[in-house]
Amino acid sequence: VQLPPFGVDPHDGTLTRIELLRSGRVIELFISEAAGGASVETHERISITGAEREEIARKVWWMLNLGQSFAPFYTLTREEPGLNHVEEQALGRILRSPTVFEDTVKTILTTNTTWAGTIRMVEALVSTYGPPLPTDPSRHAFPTAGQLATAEERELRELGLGYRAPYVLTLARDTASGRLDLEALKEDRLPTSEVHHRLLGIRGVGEYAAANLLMLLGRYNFVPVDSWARNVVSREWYGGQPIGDGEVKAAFERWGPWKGLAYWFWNWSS
DNA sequence: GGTAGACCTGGACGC
DNA sequence: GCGTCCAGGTCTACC
Repeated sequence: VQLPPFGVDPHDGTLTRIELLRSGRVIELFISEAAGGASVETHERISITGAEREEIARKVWWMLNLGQSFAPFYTLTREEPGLNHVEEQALGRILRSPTVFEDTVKTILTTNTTWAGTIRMVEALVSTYGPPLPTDPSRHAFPTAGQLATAEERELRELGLGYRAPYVLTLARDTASGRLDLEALKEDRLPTSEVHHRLLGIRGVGEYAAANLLMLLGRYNFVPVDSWARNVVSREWYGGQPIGDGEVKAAFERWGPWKGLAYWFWNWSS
């Protein structure tokens, strides 16, 4: 939620998002919990067509991962002190963007930098290339692959992306041209090994980024091991000694297809 | 298959 | 205020 065009309404904590619809219209969505699902409202006094309503519902459904059941995971967590808060708090869903393209760009911008740096880079991309919200042109939707594809590498470097600029640009141009179909990775029928392989084929996406994207795609067979993971696992089980990726993976191996979630929601004692 | 070094930026730190 | 060092994943060249 800290990465635009997501946001949090300061008044009531509602999740917000500025979204470009297929009709070309840019609107702000206010998404909140409702009985049996989620409620979505728009701020503007605008009429929403039937097609737009369907598009918004489909996108929010994906963003909140409303189609996935976590019951099997909850059953496993009941006997685990590190995770027995998960079922009670109904944890499991991880906010994702409407497109795999947007999440891939954002994931590349989390690598080899601080979280503050990631926020800075995403804000710069969105405000420079994203289509503006008519009621407040200072705010923008996330740029489409086609919009980003028109950028020059030099421009992206100047926005602070550094050496990641060619990665993002190649991703945008390959997606815009149809050479790369990231949205096909949403398809449940694809084996996880195939999705993993395709993600690793993207320049700028390594083991950490691929595991992170697999989590967002609802596949939890991999733990996204980064420096933070090594740090907390080391403090939890290795007395603070330096450890490698293997130790982090081994710590969650027994969680099988849920290991990514077990890691993500673990109640770290430190 | 494994490893070292380069990539880029911002923040911490010493002077 | 300036210079130096370091953290952070991925890629490439090399062994």
